[in-house]
Amino acid sequence: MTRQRRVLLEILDQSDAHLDARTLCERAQKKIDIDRATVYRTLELLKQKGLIDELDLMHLHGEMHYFEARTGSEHFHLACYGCGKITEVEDGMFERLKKHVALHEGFKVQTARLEIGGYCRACTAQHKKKSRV
Amino acid sequence: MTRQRRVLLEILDQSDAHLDARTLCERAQKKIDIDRATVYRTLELLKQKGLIDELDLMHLHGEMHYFEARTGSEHFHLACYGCGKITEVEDGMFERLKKHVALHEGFKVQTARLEIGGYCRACTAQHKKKSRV
DNA sequence: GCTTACTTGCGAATGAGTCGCAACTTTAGA
DNA sequence: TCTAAAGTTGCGACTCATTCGCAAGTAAGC
Ligand SMILES: [Mn+2]
Ligand SMILES: [Mn+2]
Ligand SMILES: [Zn+2]
Ligand SMILES: [Zn+2]
Repeated sequence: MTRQRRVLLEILDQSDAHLDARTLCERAQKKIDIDRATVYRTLELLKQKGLIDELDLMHLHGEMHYFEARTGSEHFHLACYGCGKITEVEDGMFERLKKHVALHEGFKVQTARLEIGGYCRACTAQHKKKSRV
Repeated sequence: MTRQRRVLLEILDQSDAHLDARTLCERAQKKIDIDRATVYRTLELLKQKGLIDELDLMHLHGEMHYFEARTGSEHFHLACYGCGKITEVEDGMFERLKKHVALHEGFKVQTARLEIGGYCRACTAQHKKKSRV
């Protein structure tokens, strides 16, 4: 556990948002000297160790992926095409589905990613209002 | 509906595998003159229309995404880190979860992607055998 | 035939992520 | 404490999927 790795994990642990590699790198560089390549290498490492999760989030803001520290509680993500908001949802049904798959398909689950793209409540309401004009 | 678009949709409809943009382009070029850029533009269009789905598949074989025609039956994907195999799973629980989220969160679902990475039955068995040595 | 909107191919550009390598750091043993 | 091997880092060059600008091509309406 080097200084670089500790700082990166710290930032991920403390951030409640979903950070892409570049943003993570920028934040880390405010604290220590660290290179882009090291960030990518470390992210790969932390992922392997099961300490963080990589998210696609429907590539809502470009080509990059996002990262978040793995906490005890499992959740999945809703991405709004309208306002770009990401909502985290914790639902027992997701857990059950994962266990079901593991059992039924004989699949050893390492990571499970449920990502839903669409329109949040606010954006749907706004859209309805507009189309009524 | 131009010739280019028809051919691309045809290939996607007929293929049972998950095609990345480059492969799709190569296959289309065997039938007609078509450019990379047109493929990307058309994929975006077909996605918007809800005719195809874009998959991440844990970026198992590189940086690209994969595409598949949307059929009646909803399914999700298991990606094996060992052998690279992609398994499609159809499970009522997935449908129910989607409906539940739509209702409970007031979210208008456009696309839902459940992707699970881990080890398939065969790879898990092989791994156990190896570690017994 | 002329106007307009849409679509395409081409080549150049973008930008996230990777690689090779030499320098640096840590570890573990003599 | 010294030393050599193993692991990690920064740097710069590179890759390669995807996007963009633009001029030419196509389809449709009048
Ligand atoms: Mn992705
Ligand atoms: Mn599929
Ligand atoms: Zn929204
Ligand atoms: Zn496998």
